[in-house]
Amino acid sequence: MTASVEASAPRRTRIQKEKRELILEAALEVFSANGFRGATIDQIAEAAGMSKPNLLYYFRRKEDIHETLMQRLLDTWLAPLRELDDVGDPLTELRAYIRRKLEMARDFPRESRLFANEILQGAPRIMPMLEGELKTLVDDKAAVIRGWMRAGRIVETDPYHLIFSIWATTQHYADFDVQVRAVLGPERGGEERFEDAACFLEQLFVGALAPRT
Amino acid sequence: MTASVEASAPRRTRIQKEKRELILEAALEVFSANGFRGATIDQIAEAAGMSKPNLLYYFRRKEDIHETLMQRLLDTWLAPLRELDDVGDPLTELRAYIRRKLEMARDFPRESRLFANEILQGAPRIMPMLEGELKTLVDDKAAVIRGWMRAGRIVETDPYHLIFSIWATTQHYADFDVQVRAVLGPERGGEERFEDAACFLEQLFVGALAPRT
DNA sequence: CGAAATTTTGACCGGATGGACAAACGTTAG
DNA sequence: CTAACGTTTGTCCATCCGGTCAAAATTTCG
Repeated sequence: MTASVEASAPRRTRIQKEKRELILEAALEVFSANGFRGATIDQIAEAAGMSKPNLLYYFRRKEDIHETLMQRLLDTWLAPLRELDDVGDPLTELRAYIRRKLEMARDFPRESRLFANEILQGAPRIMPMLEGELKTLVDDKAAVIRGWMRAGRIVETDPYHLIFSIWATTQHYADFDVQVRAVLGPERGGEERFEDAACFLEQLFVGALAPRT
Repeated sequence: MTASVEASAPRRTRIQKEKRELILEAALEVFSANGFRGATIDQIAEAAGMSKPNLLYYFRRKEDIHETLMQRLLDTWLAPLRELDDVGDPLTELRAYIRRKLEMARDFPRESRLFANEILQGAPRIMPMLEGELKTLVDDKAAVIRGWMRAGRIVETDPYHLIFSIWATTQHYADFDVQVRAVLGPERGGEERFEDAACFLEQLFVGALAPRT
């Protein structure tokens, strides 16, 4: 009997694992480019090289695909912030965080856009996570940053808005990629734009946060 | 005879002007919250308090509404950058620009989200404008900023990425509003978040750009 | 007022889309 | 080999949605 492939105990065959990965990869492409409502199951199925009913055998509803994609995304998405280390040198830590986030914007732009789409629509599917896991993590790291400030190791400012500004500036290069490339033009808009961005952002944040002597 | 209400020579009656405004206002609400494909004509019609066929009497196609909205948006959207003045004091000018952009994020979040949605989807409808009008404007203002840098009035850095970072950080408070509020929580996530943001961003950019003595 | 023009509405259409289903096909292991 | 299980497909359905149309209601203006 063909029981649900998405049962609580995921006892999956080899084919199921492979095909589900294939579908998720295709869905990432389609969802990130068109948003949830803008994407159709047919599009995803075609991108995954299978028929619609076949796809629906692995994920019973369109929303299930999106949900699975989101869950996976969030883990990797917050990893860089998790790595922000209390004991390291503040400026080195923040520089590394910015670099990692920028690398993610460069290497996983689809994931960034998927996330941006979700938030733009009011985060209907991940609100609990934002108010729970995310808030907890940010509270935690904001406390770390505040500790650095209190110790005079970086300039005093609002740690929450500092984190927001790092998110905004780095993700901008994924989410607003077409605009960035259009403005930079063909000469400066190649892959080197990420190098330039890294250089600029380091200057911006280090310049503002390094303690004035 | 009911000729097109959107003819090249817009000879519009009182009712047409009123109703078109009503529709555009409703469409801004719906498009910005759901994206172009996610929005339905029925939703817009209901938000505008009229029937779907009635709405379609004023705008023949869904895309016409979106296009009109976009055209209007772009003018006001770029106004703050246009005001960046060559002859003023660099830090004062940049501070004013940041403040204006942040006020727009606060006062016109729907417009910001409409724009973000469009760019996220690859800017299919406004690409020419990005490569034309926008690029020209940014090139122009980047030259102004570079002039300030050459003159040693602000720290030398990449003017394009500086502009990007101002866009990113300010628009973040409109586009990622739900996330910002979720992370800040009920206490600090009220309307004062824009004050806090303004304060932080001023510190960030002035801190990084003010010439080191 | 009354005719002409404008505005509004209900009914309708065709295509897209999410999803159901059973039958056909393939795989695996006893 | 073959029965049980897993996979794939064609077909079908209901709904949604963008858009049309003609007739009814309303406004405008001579």
